[in-house]
Amino acid sequence: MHIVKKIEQSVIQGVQTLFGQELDQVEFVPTRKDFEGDLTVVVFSMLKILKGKPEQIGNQLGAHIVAELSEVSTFNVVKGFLNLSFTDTYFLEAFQETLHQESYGYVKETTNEAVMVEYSSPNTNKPLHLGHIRNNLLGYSVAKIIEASGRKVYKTQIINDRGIHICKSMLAWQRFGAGETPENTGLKGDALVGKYYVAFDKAYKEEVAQMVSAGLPKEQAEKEAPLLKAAQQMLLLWEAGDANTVQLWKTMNGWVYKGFEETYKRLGVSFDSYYYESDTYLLGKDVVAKGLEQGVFFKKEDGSVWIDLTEEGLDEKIVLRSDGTAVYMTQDIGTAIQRVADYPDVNGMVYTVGNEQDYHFKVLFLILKKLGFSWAQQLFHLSYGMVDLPSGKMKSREGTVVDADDLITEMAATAASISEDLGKLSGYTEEQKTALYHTIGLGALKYYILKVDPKKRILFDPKESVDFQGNTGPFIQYTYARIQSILRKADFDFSQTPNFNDHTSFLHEKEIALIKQLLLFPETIQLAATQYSPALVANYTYELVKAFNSFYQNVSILGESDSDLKVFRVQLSDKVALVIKDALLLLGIEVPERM
RNA sequence: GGUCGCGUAGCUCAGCUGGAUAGAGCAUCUGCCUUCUAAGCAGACGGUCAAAGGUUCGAAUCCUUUCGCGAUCACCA
Repeated sequence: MHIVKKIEQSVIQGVQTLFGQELDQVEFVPTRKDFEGDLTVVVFSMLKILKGKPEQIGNQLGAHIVAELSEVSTFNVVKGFLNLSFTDTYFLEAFQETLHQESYGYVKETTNEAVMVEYSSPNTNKPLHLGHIRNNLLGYSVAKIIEASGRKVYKTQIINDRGIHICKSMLAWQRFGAGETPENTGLKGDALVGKYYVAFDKAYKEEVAQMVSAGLPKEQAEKEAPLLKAAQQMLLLWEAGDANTVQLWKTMNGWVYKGFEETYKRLGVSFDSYYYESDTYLLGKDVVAKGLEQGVFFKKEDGSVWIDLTEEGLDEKIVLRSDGTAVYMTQDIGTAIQRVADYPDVNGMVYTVGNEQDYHFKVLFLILKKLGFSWAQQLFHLSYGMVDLPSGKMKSREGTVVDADDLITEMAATAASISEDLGKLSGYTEEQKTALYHTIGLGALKYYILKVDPKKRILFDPKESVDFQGNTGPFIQYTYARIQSILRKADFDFSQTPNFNDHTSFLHEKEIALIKQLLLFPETIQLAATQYSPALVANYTYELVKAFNSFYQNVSILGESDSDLKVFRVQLSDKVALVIKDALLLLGIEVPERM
């Protein structure tokens, strides 16, 4: 039985025998740093049931617990706080037990229920940018965290491969660059298509400017510019299935997908399935029809279909246009249902989408619940804040974006220059160096983005490129690499168990502190899974790494002659390394063996 | 204007279901490399937790109001 559970029972029993009262819950709190103890029982909250001074009650309960449980060595009471100290023997034994667990915070038993995590979901008219990076990193990490909590995960995305924006790129390519391909220009496919999206916008603005100077009102010019008309015409052709248009659309989207795959690969993210809007944009209409019969939706005079959410504090929302075509909401309803049909074990979905769509998902989830789907109870919008630049908002049409590929390259370059200054990589081949720079640079980027609460917006300054000191990815990677170095140099039998006769005289206080950290860590992953929060994993990992570094600096690991102590310290280091590795993998960060 | 989110050190951020005296990193200063990787360690400096009320034995955390920033309120996606 877990020690906390044991103490809880002991407290309840103590209250029973000492005061003759029934206590149904015990409140625990970690012991404050400057006080002696490992776990604190809050006596204040018992005062509702018990009468008396909190100090006195605490003292009586403390004595009861120490007498009953051998794991608890001493206690002290400060005001209404009962601080309990555990014996070193307990910690050492608990640590030895965890040594043989394969993976730390991971839950072994898996349920039959799977979770679908949607992330990335780009448009196909331009390359991925910094905002997508946050999305991808969050989605991928949350998928890993949910997996670690024992559930099966399907990673997926919905690619917005149709619409006026793609037509704009297609049109501009026909007009200004027909014949250009990724092969003959050497450009990545997504970059090439993006180039023409920008070209379209530029030409369109020129047209509008000309029309305005010819005397047209700006608003009218914006609507009637020939280029825009041509793009709209193209969309109509696409929808009608025009062979040439569809062919061009397929070709250009193909270039983009190839480019995206490259970026995903560099980012280290992956997907189990892909959904395309060109397949799903007609979905959901039959569901709306059924919902209409059930009375979930209602029809207005013009034929459009709505849902009334005023009772839920929201307003009315359209689900089908008056001409009978689907809107975004219709499509999302259909796609969700389609996914459960494709993957029947799915019970729950996570949508990684920016917080500008908070309202949309609130409505979507409500609709799905009202339609009566059982899995609609397990929907979560992983909402995240914008990534802003010091210069302001990113706008892809105006070219004020931080391109994902460029950023990854820059991060690796920064890692390279810092590493070269430090001069630690002498025996490395160029290939090994390049791979390592990528690992470190990306580690910095990923950690920097994931350690902040998803809800908050991030101000990203590319000039002051990401730090490598303190609470950063490279610092954590570095600590891991250092431990590997220790393990390479330590030659001893890993299976032996150190035998301490008098533990306390052997152990450094930092070692015990570290063991305590390790024993606390696994629950963090559980917590992170329930809250969909990589930030939680990141910040706890940093605390552990900091604790290890402090220990490492103050304790000689290999120099001591006493073999028990040496074995113990190397085991401790090894365990720390495993936890760091697990945590970094949950964040999608690579773990270098040396650096 | 309605709704939602955010506001913690000069900067970037932690702070788990309310707990004791508010936590890191960067920056600025002090010490540590002939001993396992100094991308490190030890320390100093730095706070009216946006403001005011309220609930409670106890509030950065919960409630109300105000201020500031952002998002959203389309037969767009």
